[in-house]
Amino acid sequence: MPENPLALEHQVCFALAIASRSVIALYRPILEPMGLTHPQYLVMLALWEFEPVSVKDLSGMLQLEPATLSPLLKRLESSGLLRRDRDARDERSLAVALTDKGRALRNEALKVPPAIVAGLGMDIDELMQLHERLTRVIAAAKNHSED
Amino acid sequence: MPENPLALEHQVCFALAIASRSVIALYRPILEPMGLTHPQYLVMLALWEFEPVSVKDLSGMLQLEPATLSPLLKRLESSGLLRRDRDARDERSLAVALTDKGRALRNEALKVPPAIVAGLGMDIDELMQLHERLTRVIAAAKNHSED
DNA sequence: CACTAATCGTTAGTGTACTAAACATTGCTA
DNA sequence: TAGCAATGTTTAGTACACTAACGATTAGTG
Repeated sequence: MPENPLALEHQVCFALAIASRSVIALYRPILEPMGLTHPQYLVMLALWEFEPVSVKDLSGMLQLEPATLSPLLKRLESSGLLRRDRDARDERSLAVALTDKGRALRNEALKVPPAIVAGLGMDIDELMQLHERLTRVIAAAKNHSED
Repeated sequence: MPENPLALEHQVCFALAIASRSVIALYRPILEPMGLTHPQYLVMLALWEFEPVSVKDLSGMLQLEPATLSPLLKRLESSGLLRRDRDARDERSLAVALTDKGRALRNEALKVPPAIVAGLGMDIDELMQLHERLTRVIAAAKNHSED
């Protein structure tokens, strides 16, 4: 163990924060021509896979507060990528669905993951191992945050 | 490889973003009684180790834009934890230094890392391996963002 | 020595991200 | 069936985080 437990270089939270920001920074120039920010891209990934979904379900999938999603979805709506309609059977709930333009954008998005992997220049193997370890931390953080 | 390259669950950037937010969320209730947010905590770590430092040096250490640090440092100053004085030899530069109150807070902070490790309930070994992999992604993202 | 270029920090503007509180709708129950 | 708790969404307020543009200081050059 290091002599200084508060050494910046040894903090996992510091490495996590910088890794997250650094990788998202790689996405920026690729997503920008598509008119998307990174959180908006994640929302679109969820919609391409599971559309239509409620705000509550999106909140669960993306681990984002509804209060964060609400303005984000409005921006995507005003970009013409999705529609926000009230669920007829439960007017409390909002059904978020893609427009044709939103569906069409998926073809552009197919180029994104290869571009990122090439930009990182890392082995797929190593990325998968990182993904596995991240999944484990996420689970650990979730389990113990309910005490 | 997965059949759907845009599957949300397989995106490393998604796991990174959630892991970062989840772990930071663990810090929140621990840092809140100390009057710190997580980014402010990282700044304090840097100061406890390297004080006094300029905004530019902090920006390099924490990989944050000066424009992000500027208001953050002002908040820490108004909390009475640090001082912001112009460097006498180069009036462009700002010397960020701790106050006695800021130095004293380090004793409180010593309790933070053990509390987090206990909260996560993970092996130190696994955390160190994660740290190593994160360091490698950070390096990869940095190297290839200069093209 | 004057003038230009580079450096450093701040401000302005957009977009997350959180907590807390407000609002509306639904469904249960007395 | 009238009222009330539960559910789902939005708003308000604070704090990052980024890009671009600005102002002040310093350094370099003809």
